Amino acid sequence: MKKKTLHPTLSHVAREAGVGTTTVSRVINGGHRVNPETLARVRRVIERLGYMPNQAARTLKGHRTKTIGLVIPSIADPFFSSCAEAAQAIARANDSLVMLTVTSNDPRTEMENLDLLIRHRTDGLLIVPANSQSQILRDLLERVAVPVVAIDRPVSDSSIASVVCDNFKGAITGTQHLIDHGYKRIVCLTGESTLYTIRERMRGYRKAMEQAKLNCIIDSSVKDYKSAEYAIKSLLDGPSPPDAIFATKNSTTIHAFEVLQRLNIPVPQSIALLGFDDFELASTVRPPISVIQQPVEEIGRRAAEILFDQLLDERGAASPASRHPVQVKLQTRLIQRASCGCTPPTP
Amino acid sequence: MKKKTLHPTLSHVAREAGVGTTTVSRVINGGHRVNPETLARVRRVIERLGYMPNQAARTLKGHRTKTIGLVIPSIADPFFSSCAEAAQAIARANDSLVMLTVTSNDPRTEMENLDLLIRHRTDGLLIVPANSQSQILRDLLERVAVPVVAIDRPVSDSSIASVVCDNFKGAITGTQHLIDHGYKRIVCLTGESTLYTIRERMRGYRKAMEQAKLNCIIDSSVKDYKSAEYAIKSLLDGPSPPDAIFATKNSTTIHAFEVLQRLNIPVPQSIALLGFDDFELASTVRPPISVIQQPVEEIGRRAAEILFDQLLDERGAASPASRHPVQVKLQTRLIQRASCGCTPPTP
DNA sequence: CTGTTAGCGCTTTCAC
DNA sequence: GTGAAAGCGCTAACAG
Repeated sequence: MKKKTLHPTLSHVAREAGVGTTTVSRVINGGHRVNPETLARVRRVIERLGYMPNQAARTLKGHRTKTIGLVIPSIADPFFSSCAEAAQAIARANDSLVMLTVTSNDPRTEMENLDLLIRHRTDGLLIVPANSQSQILRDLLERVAVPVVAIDRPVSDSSIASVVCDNFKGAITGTQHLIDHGYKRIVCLTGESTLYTIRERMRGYRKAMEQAKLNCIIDSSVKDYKSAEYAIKSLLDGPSPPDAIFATKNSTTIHAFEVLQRLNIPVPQSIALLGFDDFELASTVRPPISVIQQPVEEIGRRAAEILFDQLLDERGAASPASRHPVQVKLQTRLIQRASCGCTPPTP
Repeated sequence: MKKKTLHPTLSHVAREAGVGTTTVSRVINGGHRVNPETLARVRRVIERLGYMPNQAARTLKGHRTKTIGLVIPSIADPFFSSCAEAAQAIARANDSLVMLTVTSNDPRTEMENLDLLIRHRTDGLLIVPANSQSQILRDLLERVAVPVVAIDRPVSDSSIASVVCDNFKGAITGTQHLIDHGYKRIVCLTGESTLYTIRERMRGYRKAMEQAKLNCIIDSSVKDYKSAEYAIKSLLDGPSPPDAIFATKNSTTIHAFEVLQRLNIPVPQSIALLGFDDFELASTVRPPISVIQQPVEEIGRRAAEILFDQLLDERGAASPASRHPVQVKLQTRLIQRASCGCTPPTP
């Protein structure tokens, strides 16, 4: 019942087993070059005492902490939670723990988190930068003594490794698809236009529209249901109402859909809808919503893999400088459902 | 461009500043009892060198690691990711980092994770036990030298603090609501019936049905869309098809809904649906789905708060044993939407 | 107010 | 095959 207040230490074990600390150390590190009998005896004592090596002490001897830091905007967001899940899986496969921190996309919080993580001497850092352009962030990241991999958004003008989606091309594909359907007045609905991903998607939208010689209509006021409702109503009541919506992110797509549904505006008959980023019930709602899908899980996985690669050959490699900066760009996929006007086979 | 390979240490700072290590230590710990001039000078050196205290060394001196361990079944699951988000917020408010691990509800993985966390000497543990009854888990947790709080599922027959929902009462409320609507043949759809939460919900369902003198119909074969389809079709084609479905968890509710929709079975006209646990688009799909809602965010928050409370008065309190074990049970709420037969006002 | 000193628990030469 | 001893970076007496 009573909890042990103190953890037994390596020297406790050594004393109990009647051996030196060196031997115990060898035992807990694989038991090589130890007499089989001694080994068995020591192991028994370890078991009996419930001894567990103190990671802090190991770390202090100049070794790895066996932890990596993960800095993301939010965990509640399914996109980032999937990244996190993948990253932690890779970490565990590498016998490491993930230190989780969230920034809410606030640069100040982000710096605080990084500071804390660095104090804890994480072996590496996985980060979704709140602001791709931030000078201070870039400086900190380049000066840090550990490998860093940026996720979802690159760190501009730096050699920091990154794994991002081709948001630009994805947005072109989506917008083009709407254009191919014959829509002429395609509005781009968006919010938080300071984020790298959103800006890239808007850029893609513009590119596709210009190429088709259509007018860009951009409304970047959508933050929640209320603002989406206001935006869509205004657009619809305007002089030349849009015939299609390209939503630049998950939540915007959902809000737009809810508004249209509430207003009893038939989709895609009166207005079509296509969103960037897939979501759980996109194929379940009526009509099913067409989207540009990102390889969410792959983003987190690849990023973590790259990080551990760097960690691995930092240890052995004679050429730590020879590694080119890794800049992975993952492709998106157009998922044709019904909201854009397509009539996909019932899956 | 070149990364500093080594972190400067406290004694580097001391030498540079021409003071002793004690002084530097005092400075980084608040700067009390230090001559203002000395303090300023030391701070300047710290700044210049980019010095950051090594947490491992502090830990070794017997101090807190300023980390807590979080052990959850999955991060991709919105329920747990919300808990995690709340927990990490509380941790950050207490200047601590969260070590994230996921178990996939596998007891073996769970033990491995705990082992790793204990090696890292986290100050406390937040855990969603894969198996509430596990003897070994209980033993480990009671023997561990740090506070533990169980989330979502208690650890049976132990004094371990926990924050869970009143799943039993919630299920009674939900089932009773269906009964009040006049449904007679209410089927309970479920899967993974080994989990504490699911079992409690099934118990609640049974209780309500028995009280109303109705026959229990339980199908616990639902794991995915396929199995849901098979289960529902079988039920519907049976001798006395159900007129209502009580789904014991999020994903089961969704799968059931998808099946009914695919089969063009009108809800709630032909069959009503009510699920346990709310989800993002529950009010957006048609018909909107009635659910028993859990205070998800509160669960994570309360658990973390309790953990840090214990941490706090472990430090000061003369009566560490006087603390009663905390067993919080949070109440659920019935959210009446349309799928159960209600006609809620358009929100 | 400030410096000296002794470890915290572990790994790692270097002898035996 | 095994042990003694020297630290890793930091804090906390204990003297000045």
